[in-house]
Amino acid sequence: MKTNFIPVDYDYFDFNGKNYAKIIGRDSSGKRVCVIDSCPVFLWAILEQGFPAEKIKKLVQEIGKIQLDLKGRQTKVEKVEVLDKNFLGQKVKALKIYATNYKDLHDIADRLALPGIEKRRGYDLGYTTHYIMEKKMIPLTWYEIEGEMLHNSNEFGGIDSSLDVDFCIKVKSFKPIEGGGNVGGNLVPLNFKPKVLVYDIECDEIKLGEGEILMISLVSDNFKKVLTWKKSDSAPDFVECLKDEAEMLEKFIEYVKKISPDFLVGYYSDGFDLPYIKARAELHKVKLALGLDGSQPRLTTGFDSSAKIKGITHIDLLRFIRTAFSQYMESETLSLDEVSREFLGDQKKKFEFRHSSKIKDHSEWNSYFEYCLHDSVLTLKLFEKFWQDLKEFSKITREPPYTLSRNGMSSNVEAFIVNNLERFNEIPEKRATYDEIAERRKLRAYEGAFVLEPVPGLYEDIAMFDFTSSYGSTIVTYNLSKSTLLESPEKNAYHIEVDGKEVYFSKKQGFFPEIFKEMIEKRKKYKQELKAKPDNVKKARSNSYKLLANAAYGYQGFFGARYYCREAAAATAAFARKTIIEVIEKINKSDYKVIYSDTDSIAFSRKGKTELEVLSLLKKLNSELPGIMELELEDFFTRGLWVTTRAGTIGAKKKYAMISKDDKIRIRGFETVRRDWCQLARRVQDYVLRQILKDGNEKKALEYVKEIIQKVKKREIQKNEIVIRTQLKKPISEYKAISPHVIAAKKMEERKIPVTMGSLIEYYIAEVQKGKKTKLVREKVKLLDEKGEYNIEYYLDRQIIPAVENIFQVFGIDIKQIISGKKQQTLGEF
DNA sequence: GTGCGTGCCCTACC
DNA sequence: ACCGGTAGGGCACGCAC
Repeated sequence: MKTNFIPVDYDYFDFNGKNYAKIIGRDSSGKRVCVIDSCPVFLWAILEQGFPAEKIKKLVQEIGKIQLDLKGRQTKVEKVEVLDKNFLGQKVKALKIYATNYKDLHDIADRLALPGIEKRRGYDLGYTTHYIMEKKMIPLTWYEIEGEMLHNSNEFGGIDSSLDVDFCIKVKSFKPIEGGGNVGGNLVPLNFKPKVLVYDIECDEIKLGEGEILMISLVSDNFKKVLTWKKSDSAPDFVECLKDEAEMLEKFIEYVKKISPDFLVGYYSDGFDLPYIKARAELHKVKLALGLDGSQPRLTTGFDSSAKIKGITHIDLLRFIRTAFSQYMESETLSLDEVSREFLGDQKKKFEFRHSSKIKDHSEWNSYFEYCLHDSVLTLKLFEKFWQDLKEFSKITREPPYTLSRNGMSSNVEAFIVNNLERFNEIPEKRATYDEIAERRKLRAYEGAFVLEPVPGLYEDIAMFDFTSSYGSTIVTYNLSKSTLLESPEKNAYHIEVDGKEVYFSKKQGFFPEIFKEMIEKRKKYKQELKAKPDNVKKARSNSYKLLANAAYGYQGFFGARYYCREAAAATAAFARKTIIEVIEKINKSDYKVIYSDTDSIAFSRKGKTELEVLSLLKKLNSELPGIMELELEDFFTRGLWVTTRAGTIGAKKKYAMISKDDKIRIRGFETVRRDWCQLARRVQDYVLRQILKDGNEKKALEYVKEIIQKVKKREIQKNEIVIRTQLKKPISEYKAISPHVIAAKKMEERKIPVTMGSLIEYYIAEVQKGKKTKLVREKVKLLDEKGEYNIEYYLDRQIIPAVENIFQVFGIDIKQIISGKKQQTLGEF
């Protein structure tokens, strides 16, 4: 039989000692399909150079005899081939050693410590990755599958009857049909609209499993439910009331089974909702049979706990947003509330939490139900917002959505590389061992980006250039990678000084730079197409390539990477520094004045020059840049402000504010954008910066600051404006320095408010009793609900004045003197 | 006792 | 441990005077 099929969730199983891929997806009519396939299982043994042919023959025979009987499994070497391959760009002879079971490859590799074998590779990819590499069944891509339907057959131990799918098919062959699929004899474009079910729980205790789950909300297309066992007489229709917590859990399982989603989605559900549900289910002896095969979710614990459900892709949306989007977001935390505000213009429902034993009132319960339901509604909307990105990213890297959505960027880069190796006939490099990682981490940091020290001042008519994919283009231009690094100097090679030593890279294109060259080209192509005719798919594609290209540099410097190469990472930074410094000099020589530069951007004064002249300068600079290096115009700005550091006279780096010619304000590094300053100081500074950029002088801004200071002195400031928020980056006990936020965290712990690594600690600085000696800020720390009055001196001297004083200093105004009422030196006013 | 350099810590920039 | 280095700046600590 034939069917259309789109793979979503990848798994595998053993049958009679062999591995089989078990892939769950849909056909074009929306039926749930399980596809069973297999692929050859093998690892590589790279031979020593010049290992004689007759010895190879003997080695092959010897290896062919390897048999293992481990873990109740019999595995043997099935076949050995001698092949010409590449490893790190070098031509090698390698043995392709086929074995019975993927799980035994490690043990077989251990038996290959034989003369003539230099390296063993390809046994540490995991079966799913191995399968996708071999058979190229790319996630979320349409295929036409030909195979044998399993009808209550005994094949594979009766797998088809144990799986809750519409049908199960054993693959003979398949081919991609991205252009469209055969439906009733016609070629039609195939769409995949995944079935998504979102869930969210509410409980009294935050600690996993320690309280009762009061309710579970479930939201899907045209489906909204809150399951609870708390009685509420006038509950809205969406509330379904069960007898007790156990029955509620049973009902939850029932609905998941009934709806049978492709994606079961939560927000922080890896770390909270699913582990909590599992703990409560265990307590009540409810079998949490959510998997399509009736299995329970598999939880991995630890720092990055994750929760896998067989056949249903469980997505913790928080994790995908964190890796793929957080660096481009405005939100200061990744809370559902804040992220929803940024992407949906919606927010969580207001609800004042109390312990459920104190909630008697029906309307309060109903608000609670509404609150819980809305969390799932928001999460569903967010999933829909990010679905195209998840899909395109998954297709491009060939990493299944379950893994992709949890990976850090380096893992996704690595998946992309590994899945592209075959085109280069490359044997995959192994994962670093624990010891290797430890060694790499000990190495001291290499020199990074160039940052130009600005001269403080208010500038007018500014242009800004930046390099497109600066580091990515540098890697490509100078062929920087592990496989192109030369052990000894060569004449015709790229070279640059790193740590006082010259490093050399071959000019013969390596696979790593080649892969990134294609990536940058595709990114460019999709960006142009997107600009010409925008749609979500192009946007997602363009964004995926952008993320990957930007991560290439970090990847090579990341100690856990298969293709880690400190020299390449250091050389990338060095070449990028050299390039930008040369461009800065050229701009200065062309009768412009460079004001500031950081890594890949250059801001300069274009006073007396037209925009057209600037563009022709850009063209000239580009014509002189090496390789694929390219500068583009970021924007024209009417004004820009640079200040000194707090310490005094030198210009502060990474701190500036500009207003573009179409009045868009860009503020970088200032306290305004730092979440560890109180709202009041941030708001005042933001106003001051904006006013100065708009007016070109400080007069209105100064008046405003004076007003605010009066308000502070009169205690007219609201409490929410003086809260200081700082994240706890490690367990409280590990802090050597006891700073204010650590004190606040300790106070919270005393009150049994859960504080863990990553918690955002909120506190304010209060007045202390008269006569009490207090030097340290931490002695004045109070939690928000602690009674007390804010410390006027602290908020003036340590928050507001520091936030604005070096801005006014640019105009020759000493704000401290003005405030204290002493002699005024307002040079700027004359 | 005060002042200042230093290290820890957090969060920004790119 | 889950991409890199560069940088500003608050706070506590400890030494010098």
